[in-house]
Amino acid sequence: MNDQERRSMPLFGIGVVIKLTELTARQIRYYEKHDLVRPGRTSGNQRLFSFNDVDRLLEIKDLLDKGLNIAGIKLVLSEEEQENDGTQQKTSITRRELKEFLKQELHETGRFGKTSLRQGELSRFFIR
Amino acid sequence: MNDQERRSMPLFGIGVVIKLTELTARQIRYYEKHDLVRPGRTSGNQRLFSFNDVDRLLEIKDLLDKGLNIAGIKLVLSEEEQENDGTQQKTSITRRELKEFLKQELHETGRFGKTSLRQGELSRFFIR
DNA sequence: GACATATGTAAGGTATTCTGACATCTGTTT
DNA sequence: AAACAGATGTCAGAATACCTTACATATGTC
Repeated sequence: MNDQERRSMPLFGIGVVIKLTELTARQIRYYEKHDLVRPGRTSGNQRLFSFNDVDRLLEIKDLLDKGLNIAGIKLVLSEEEQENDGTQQKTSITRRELKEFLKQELHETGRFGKTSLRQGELSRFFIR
Repeated sequence: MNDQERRSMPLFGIGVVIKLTELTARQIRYYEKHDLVRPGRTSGNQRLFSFNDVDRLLEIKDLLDKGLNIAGIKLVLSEEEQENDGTQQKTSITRRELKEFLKQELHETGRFGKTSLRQGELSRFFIR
């Protein structure tokens, strides 16, 4: 079992995740519906979140605070996934287009650009 | 939050712990009753296990395989806690007394002495 | 055989989570 | 202003998970 597998092991119930992230169950499920996170499930259909999932939720929360909407967050997250691939291929949307989009979508403009936290909030906390 | 705090955060439901340790719910609760683990609880009284708890359960499982009974395991675990204290004081039971006891208590004698795994099974896996 | 230890299993109850629907709030568009 | 879309709150009913207690069983000990 490698690092990536560890990080994506379904371990946490939604109750714990709510406490860890300070998001509501409603929010978490909403983000899942919009495909921002993909928690696993127990055999009885209860959600089980991995470190990666919690990290994502924390990042989502941060981007929300920065004023992004779901569409913008989805783009940012997918961008990051591309980056993490290592495959330095042309992404489906260019960085310029993304910035353009974000600028347009931002409710509060101006205080963007200083992305203080990136990925790994929780797992970096535990898995070092 | 330091390492020890991380390791003792109540995070896992019993369902996950059952899968991680391959112990039954009955066993886990029995060990708790005999004070070998002390999981936290949700506000609604559901058990929540920490990395430390899971580590302990894995060690308990290992000691069981080695033929120890609950009493013996309790002694071993309390011995280890003493060691981990760092405080090099005379423990309530001496190492010699413990060995004596274990020798007596062991169902299967002979193949003891080579404690292959110590503490940290799970948390070492995650928290490195 | 009587007993203690360790675990299985079942029952009845509580807690947690699930989905779906409707309500609300806040910007955006017309 | 009214209508609209996005995001979240809230509620209801159902399903899943977990709790404790009690009784059953297997195995080794006296």
